[in-house]
Amino acid sequence: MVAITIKDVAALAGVSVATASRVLSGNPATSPDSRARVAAAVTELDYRPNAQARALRSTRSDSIGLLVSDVRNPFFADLAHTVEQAALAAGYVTLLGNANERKEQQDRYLNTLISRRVDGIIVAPLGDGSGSIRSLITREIPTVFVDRTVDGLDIPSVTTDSEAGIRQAVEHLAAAGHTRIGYISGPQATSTGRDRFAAFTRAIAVAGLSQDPDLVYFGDYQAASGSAGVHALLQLREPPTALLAADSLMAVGAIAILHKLGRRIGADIALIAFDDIEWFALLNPALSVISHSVEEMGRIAVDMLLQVIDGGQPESVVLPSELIVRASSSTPTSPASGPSLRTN
Amino acid sequence: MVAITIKDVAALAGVSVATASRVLSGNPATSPDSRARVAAAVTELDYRPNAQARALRSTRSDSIGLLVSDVRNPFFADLAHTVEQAALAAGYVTLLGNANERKEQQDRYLNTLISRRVDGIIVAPLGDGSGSIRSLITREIPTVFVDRTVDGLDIPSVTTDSEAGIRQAVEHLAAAGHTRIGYISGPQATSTGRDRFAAFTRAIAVAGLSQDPDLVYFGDYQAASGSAGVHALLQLREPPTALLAADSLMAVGAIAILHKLGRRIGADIALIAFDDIEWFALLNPALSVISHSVEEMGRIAVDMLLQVIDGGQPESVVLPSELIVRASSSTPTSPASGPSLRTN
DNA sequence: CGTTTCCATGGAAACGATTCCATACAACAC
DNA sequence: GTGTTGTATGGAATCGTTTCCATGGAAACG
Repeated sequence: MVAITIKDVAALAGVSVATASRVLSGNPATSPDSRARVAAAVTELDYRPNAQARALRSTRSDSIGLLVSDVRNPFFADLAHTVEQAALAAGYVTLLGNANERKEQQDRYLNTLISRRVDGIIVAPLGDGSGSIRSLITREIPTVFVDRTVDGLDIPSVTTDSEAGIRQAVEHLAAAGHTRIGYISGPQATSTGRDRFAAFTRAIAVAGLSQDPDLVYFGDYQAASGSAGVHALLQLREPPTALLAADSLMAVGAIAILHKLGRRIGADIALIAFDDIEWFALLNPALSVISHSVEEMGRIAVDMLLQVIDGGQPESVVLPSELIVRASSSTPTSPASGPSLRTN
Repeated sequence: MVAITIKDVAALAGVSVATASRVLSGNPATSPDSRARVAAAVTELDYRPNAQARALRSTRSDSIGLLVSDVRNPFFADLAHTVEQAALAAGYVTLLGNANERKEQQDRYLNTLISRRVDGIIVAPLGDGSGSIRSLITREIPTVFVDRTVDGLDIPSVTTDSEAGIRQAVEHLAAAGHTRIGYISGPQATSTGRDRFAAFTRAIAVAGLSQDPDLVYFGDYQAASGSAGVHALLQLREPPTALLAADSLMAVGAIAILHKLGRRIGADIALIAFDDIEWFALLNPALSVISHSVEEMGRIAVDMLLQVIDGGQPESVVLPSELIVRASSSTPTSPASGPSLRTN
């Protein structure tokens, strides 16, 4: 691996490294002659500037960190794609980290990102403001929270207003005659887990539905806990007639076990999931969901991060959520219809 | 953003930067006294070594690049997760890039990765050995191909033997009485697109099925092209009675349009997809698939890359594929059964 | 023609770490 | 007491850039 440096380029072009550097960085104080000779030398040698050295000198790394819980979650995969593409368009590369919903992995990754001197960090945070999150603040590292927040920290964020979507979902189920809705909650260590749970609690109170605490199962946003939740809820003396899962993976787990148990979704039991995933509409019956726009979230997050990097102080953004009714939430009285035509 | 350097640590600890550096890198030539004082200074100042500077001096960046076509493809999301976790365990962070199945984006990203001096690159390549792929070779940058290869390049790879799975799928469909199988192919610019197509061609010849060229539609591994493929194939004078999609996303597109057209999968038309995705088993009817292990592929790729970085020359690995029969491939004569119990 | 302005240029100092090399000192053997 | 190890230490060079500063020559001005 022969290293070709700017020295080689300068030598071949017959100019000093200073001039070569100026040409390479587009500094106008260069003669057309030098420009041409340097350009020729660059292609001749297939020279690639060393980004490390450049970063060291200029204290910009042209990279951002993206820390999510798990890219295998379609929601975060979409987010990762959008963020990566938007960042690339702005000249940044993206370092991807999976925290796997574990605080110590999050801290470990944040430390790595700090060490790498990324120019900014987009993170779907976990836990409270302790650990490495605090370092981000004391070091004034440009940071944007996405999807989730951390209480008491003054960091701009892009989140979803779960309240509206969840209220619509509960009202929809209540209107269909359901009185006992089982809720498969996200972890309370995440703001989304807490917010959605709170929204659900308020919604069933307003709708006058059963507030039996046994109807709530606390999962971890992974598929397996969705299955476990269904298992637990169906064993109640008075099992729920409808289910609301706080994210798509737990909904997948729920569907899997319901299939296995022979319970017909949309007929024997209603199911609504938070997060819309393209193929949820392909299920039979098509899954009713609370939808919010991941792409928008990702784009806005990058926008905001760029602003913070530029010294700005963008306002936090809250995106709406809305219920999309498909077949899986059909009423206990009215049987399941065919696949919905609504494909969104 | 006050920058704390090793100088500050050394000053506070009352030692030279050389000694501080030695302590930090675990060099044994240090006294217990210095060790203690440096350690105290590090925590006191919350010092984080600058990875850029370290990389510049040591010519190792402790980072690898992972370039896939699209993380939104569950196959690549799984791969990204596995690779990222395996790399992290080995002390590397992962730079993620999406080439979006476009050569120029692949080249652009490869250039960036070269400039960043990543220690190695794992890539699901696209196209031939032209463009920036060639630079990888001339610069002897440790590289491993994953899922796909590029003809004529001496780069170790981890791929899947599509042949077996596809043969099984075709035989399975032939045994059920299908004679006209529609094939939704991947792009011929990818080795998997070519290999799977070739395997399909051989398999239908061996099985004595129709080799009508109109039964092949060339897609691009994206959902939309799956829909387009189904659309085209169903308009044939003699439409196929079974479909084989060369990846999961095109299968999703196919399912979407089949739903819309009211064709019952597993009854009116059979469908098998290449790539197994967790929730394919949750569809109704559950999707028959040609399965191969992404996790294994990712782990092996990282293993091999670490070997190459260490100067080794690992042998390429070919992983098996196998048909998993569920309900979507039921015969035209025997109607669809319920959801398969096989959940893998 | 002399003086000022402008601009391209090269030398050299940074950036923050690692590491070679020389030194100083203690410990040991003779 | 001298000589030989050995060990902890600090100074300084180095990695590949960018950028400040000084310089030299051409152009423009009186």
